[in-house]
Amino acid sequence: MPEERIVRMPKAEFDTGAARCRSNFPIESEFKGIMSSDQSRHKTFPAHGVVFFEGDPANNIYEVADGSVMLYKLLPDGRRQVVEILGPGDLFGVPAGEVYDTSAETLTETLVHMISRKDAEGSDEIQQHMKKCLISQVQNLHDHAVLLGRKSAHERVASFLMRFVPNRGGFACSGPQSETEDESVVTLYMTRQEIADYLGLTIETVSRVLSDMKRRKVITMEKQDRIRVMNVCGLCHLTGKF
Amino acid sequence: MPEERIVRMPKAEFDTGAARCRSNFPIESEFKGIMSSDQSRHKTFPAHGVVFFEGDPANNIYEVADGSVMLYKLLPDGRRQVVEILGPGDLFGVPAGEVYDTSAETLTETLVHMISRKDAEGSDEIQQHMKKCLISQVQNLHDHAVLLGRKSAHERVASFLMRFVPNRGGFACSGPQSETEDESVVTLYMTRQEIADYLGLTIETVSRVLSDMKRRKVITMEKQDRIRVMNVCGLCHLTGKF
DNA sequence: CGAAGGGTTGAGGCGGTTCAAAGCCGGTGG
DNA sequence: CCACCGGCTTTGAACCGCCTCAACCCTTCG
Repeated sequence: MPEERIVRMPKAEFDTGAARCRSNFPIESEFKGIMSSDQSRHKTFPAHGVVFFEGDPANNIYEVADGSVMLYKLLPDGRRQVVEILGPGDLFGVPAGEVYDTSAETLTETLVHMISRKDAEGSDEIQQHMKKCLISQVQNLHDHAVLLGRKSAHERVASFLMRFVPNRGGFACSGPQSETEDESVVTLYMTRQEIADYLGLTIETVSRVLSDMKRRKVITMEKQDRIRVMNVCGLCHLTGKF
Repeated sequence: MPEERIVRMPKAEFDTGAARCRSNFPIESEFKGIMSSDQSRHKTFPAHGVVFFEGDPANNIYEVADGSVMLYKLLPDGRRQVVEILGPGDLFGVPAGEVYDTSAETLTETLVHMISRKDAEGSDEIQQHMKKCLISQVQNLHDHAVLLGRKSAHERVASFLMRFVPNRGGFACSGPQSETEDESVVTLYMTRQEIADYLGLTIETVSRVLSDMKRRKVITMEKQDRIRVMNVCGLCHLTGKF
C-alpha cells in the first residue's frame, strides 16, 4: 500500500529533505549540539518558560539541546500565531535586525545552548550549521503556509499528528510495521490552546476534530496529550498531502 | 500621527528588520546582485514563466536580478498556496534535499542569475549573502503565517497592499507626505488568482474586499492591477498589525 | 463582431467561530 | 478518604465570514 502510494505521487509531493535537520520528536532525543563548545552557555527552562519576547534585543542565538520550544507572534488584540515548533538541534533567535521577530517559549522542560551573536559570527562551523538549519526552517515554513492557507481543520489536525509519528508520511515512509496493525503513540506536550494557535484554529475546533477522529476510530486518547494513532496510513490520508 | 502611533506600539510590533534585505518593490529596481560574477549565468523569463517545478532536481540557486518571482506549492487536488513573493536581490531555489520544495514562476518579465550548487558552496561571499537572505526570508514567512493563520480577509488584503507602499507601515514608517494627502499608487503585477493563492482566499473574496475598499474610498482602481491607495494610514490600520 | 479570459457581483450553503454550559482531572485541604 | 476548587477540555447551539456556484461584465484580440 505505501509503495502503491509512492508510485502515484506526482513529483511535487516528493520529500524534499526538509525534515532531515530537525527531529520528528521534539522530546526524548539526546542531541549533541554543534554549540556545545567552550564559548556557549547553557540554560534550563521549565515547561512553558519564556526564553525571550518579540521585540527584545537579539543578543543571543539559541540551540535546543533537549526539549522543545515554540516561536509565536501576537497581534495587538491578542490573537496569537505559533509559527514554529522546534526540537533538539534546531536553532532559534537568529535575527535579521536588532530585535527578535517572535517570542520563544518552551513546551517542556528544555535545555538550550546560547551563544552571543559575535561569537556565532566568528565560527565557521556554527555558520554552516546555521545555514543548514535556516534552509530546513524555510521549507518547514513553506509546508506550514500550505497548511494555514489551504487545509481544512481535519487536514490540519491530521498533519499535526503525523508530524510526531516517526518515519511515516514522508517520501521515505516505511509503511506499516505489520499487515494487521498500524499503530503509533504520540505525545504532544502542548495544550489545546497551543495546538490551536499553531494550526490557525480555535481550541473548540481542535477538540471537536480530535473527538471526531476518536469516533471514527482513527485515534484513541490515553491521556489528554497522549494519543494513540490506531491507523497511521488512514491518518496520513487525512492530511490532504496524498 | 505616525509618531503618536509609534509611541503606542508595544515592543512586539517593532520592525525587526526583515524587510531590509528584500525590496518592497518587486519591480522597477536596478539591483546589482551579488551573483553577478563570472561563474554565474543569466536568464530572462517572460511574465508567468516557469523557472522550475517542485520536485525538480535542485541543480541551481537563483537570484532575482530584475523582476519578480513567486514560489508556490500544490496539493494533489489542485489547491495552491503561494508561499513567497520575491523581488530583486532575493534568492530562491536553495534546497535542503536533492529537489526543490516549491515551484517557481515569474510574475513579470524577470532576469535571474543562476549559479550551480557547487559554485555557491565555494564562495564565501555568496554564502554570507545566502545566510542573510534566508534569515529575512524566515521572518517574512513568520509574518505570512500570522496573516494566513489569524487575519480576516480584509486584514489580509490590506496587509498585501501595504507591502507595496514604500516606507510605510513598518517601524520606520515615514508618515504621510503632507497634512492633507496620504496617497500612493501600487502596481500588483498579479492576477486575482495569484493574489488569492498568496493570501489563502478565493478570487471572489479578494475581488469583493477590493470592491468594498473602493466603496469606502480607501482605494481607487486605475487599472485592474494598478491601485491608488487614497489613505495609506487608513489602509495600514486595516492590516490588524496596529 | 464574436470569442476568450480575466474580473465582478449575487444567492445560498457550509465550516469554523463564538458564546455558554457542563465535564474531567489533578491538587489541596478538611 | 472525600469534598472542593481551578484550569483545561469537551460539547452544544447559534451565528457569521468566507466559499461555492452561477451569471454577468469588461477588455483584449483575432
